[in-house]
Amino acid sequence: MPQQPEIIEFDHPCPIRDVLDRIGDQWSVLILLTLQPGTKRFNELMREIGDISKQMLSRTLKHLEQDGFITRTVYPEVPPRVEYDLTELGHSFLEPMQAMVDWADTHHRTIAEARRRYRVI
Amino acid sequence: MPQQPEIIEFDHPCPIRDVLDRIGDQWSVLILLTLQPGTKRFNELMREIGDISKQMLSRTLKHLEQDGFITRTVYPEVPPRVEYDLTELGHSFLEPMQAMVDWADTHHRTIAEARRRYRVI
DNA sequence: GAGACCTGGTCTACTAATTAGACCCAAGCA
DNA sequence: TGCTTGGGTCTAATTAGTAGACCAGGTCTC
Repeated sequence: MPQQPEIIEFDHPCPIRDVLDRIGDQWSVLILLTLQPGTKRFNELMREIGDISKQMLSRTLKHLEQDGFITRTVYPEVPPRVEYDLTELGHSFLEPMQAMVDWADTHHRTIAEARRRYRVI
Repeated sequence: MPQQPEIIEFDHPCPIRDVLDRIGDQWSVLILLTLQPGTKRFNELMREIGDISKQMLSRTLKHLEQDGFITRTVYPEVPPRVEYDLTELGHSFLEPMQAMVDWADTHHRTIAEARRRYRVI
């Protein structure tokens, strides 16, 4: 039995939930951040992210394409070449995301310390 | 066999990954957003979020507490009362997060449309 | 008294999501 | 001939998440 096309319906009444349900998974944001500097191929993404499985990368890329965050371009060569790129929407998403990244950069020390303290108690 | 205290080690070399690994799950951000207006009790959070299981709520709250995003206050009454609150760190996190929420608000229409278009192709 | 009820969880048994790794395709190279 | 290469898909095994039963121990009703 071949795999279904797997189109998932997302229509949470709350728009933040609707977006968060898709983008708020383990990998989406990470992939978008990895694509920020520019075009990447499938295996480049695999290598740079490091601990994602092929299936999840493939599936998440498909979702991101479906939602209009990235484009997927296939070059009919052998071996095949497939390039992923941020769309304008994808880039615009990374603007507020950058604020989060900066926040993480600033506060990860505080968080790490909180974790350590919690362990001690 | 009683449940272990479950202290998870998080020390990804990349600080963004380190923070994202914890905060970037299904529920953390949602819980923090729900706590934004002020103190909430366990069952209030359950009701407001709606589709989270007790176990995940309990576990995620524990993680957020461990990382210093929220405080947990137990009042020794019967029936018990437990209140959750954002810390200063939690509030500071919601500042960049607010930019994301605004972004989602602005763009969810575009995304919904992209999904629909993808289905048609 | 004997129950029933309250909250904030935990425990267990089941189900859904994720992973690792084998496998596929066809051109080019040794 | 047969190995390599890139971008995946498929299957089996592991892991994460869910629903719902259960617990504690004061208070309220019968």
